[in-house]
Amino acid sequence: MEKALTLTEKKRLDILAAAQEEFKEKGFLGASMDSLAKRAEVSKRTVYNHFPSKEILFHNIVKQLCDSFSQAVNIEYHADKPLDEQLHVAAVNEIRLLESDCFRNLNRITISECIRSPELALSTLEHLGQQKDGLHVWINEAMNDGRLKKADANFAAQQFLGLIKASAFWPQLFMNQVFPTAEQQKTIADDAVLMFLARYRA
Amino acid sequence: MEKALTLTEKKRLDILAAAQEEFKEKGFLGASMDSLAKRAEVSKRTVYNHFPSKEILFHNIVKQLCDSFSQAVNIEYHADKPLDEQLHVAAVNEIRLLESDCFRNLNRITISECIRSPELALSTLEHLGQQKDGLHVWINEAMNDGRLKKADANFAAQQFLGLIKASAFWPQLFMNQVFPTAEQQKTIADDAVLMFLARYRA
DNA sequence: CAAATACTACACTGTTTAGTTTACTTTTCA
DNA sequence: TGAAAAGTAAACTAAACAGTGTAGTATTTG
Repeated sequence: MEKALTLTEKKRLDILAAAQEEFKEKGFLGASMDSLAKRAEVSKRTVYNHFPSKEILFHNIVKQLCDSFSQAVNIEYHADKPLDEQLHVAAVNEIRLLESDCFRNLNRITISECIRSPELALSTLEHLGQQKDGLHVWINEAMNDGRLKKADANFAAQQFLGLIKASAFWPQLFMNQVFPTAEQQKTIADDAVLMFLARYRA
Repeated sequence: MEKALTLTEKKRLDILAAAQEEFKEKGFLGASMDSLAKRAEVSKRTVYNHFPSKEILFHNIVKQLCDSFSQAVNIEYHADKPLDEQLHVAAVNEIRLLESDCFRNLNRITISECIRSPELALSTLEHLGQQKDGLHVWINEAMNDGRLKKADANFAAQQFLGLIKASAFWPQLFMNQVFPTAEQQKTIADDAVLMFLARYRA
């Protein structure tokens, strides 16, 4: 019973997949419902039977991509493990997230719209924000545990992620640079940890 | 003889100013030549007499904004001055640049287009790149001078800027957060210097 | 099997838009 | 001052596009 997909369900998925491609390539304004329907090999009318408007379809795509982040980048604080080891795991997880197709697609689709639509920016962040900010909690606990210098945990988390994204996110998104190799990723992670602990280790 | 602007020159400037606003608010696709002409208080035909197409007008705007960065963020290495002092100047200059209207406008206008137009990304970077990367030179000299640990100077510069932009650029661009106050700016600069030197000071 | 549901092609509306044409007025400058 | 250059309003073309209506075909399901 693996392919118990009714035709309607299959069409719906085809439309969502095609729409994701279309929006990714052309942005919201540039995307065309006709082109999108052809891409999905579906009648344009069917698209509108599933999604009443372009905007609603767009929001469904964003929602779908947000939802695909079940694997949170949460990190649990362990008082008995070395800080660098734990931080390194966080860095590697973050890099893996930045590299993942779904995350890159989400950003390619939403980020340019976010500049001109604060509501989209907010709702996306909110939808994502539930699980996103595990790191500042970890930092906070390590500070309270006396193993990191007391400071603003949110700011520190922002710095840590900034170190990583400066090499493994922004240049790829805007200058379509290639993603760092495994070796480069290791350098980025190692160095972020090194720098962070050089500054914050108690 | 201060207002020796011929009418044609004045119209041209009006058009450029209006176009900058229009593109900034609506992006390339969203901008309308009719709306833009009204904004400039100029006949649509006049717009086309000055700029043969929307695309050419757009590129003129980008060029104009790029050219307005005569004040490079260059930093000269001084062997006899403290590193933290010199770096702090660099950080403050960078933050001032990130805060400046022309830089923010440039980014608001170009960045979302860069995602879908590698050529624009490249040409803009190139146009800007001449003066942009003074920092890695400074770092390199300080490393050769034995005052910083030997490492990849470009990577280190990227880290330093990443620390700053994580707080004073990306959140403002995409989540339209307010720009840090003078006090916050000082924290950001101080902390970037602190963290950088904690990691790289020889 | 039959009724309901969904899909399809295609024509259509109404709007927006980049860019042009025209006939006329204003500014420039030799 | 008068011809050339530049500006103007307004109507226009041609294309694209979001979204709808229709009539007929395929699929689902009780």
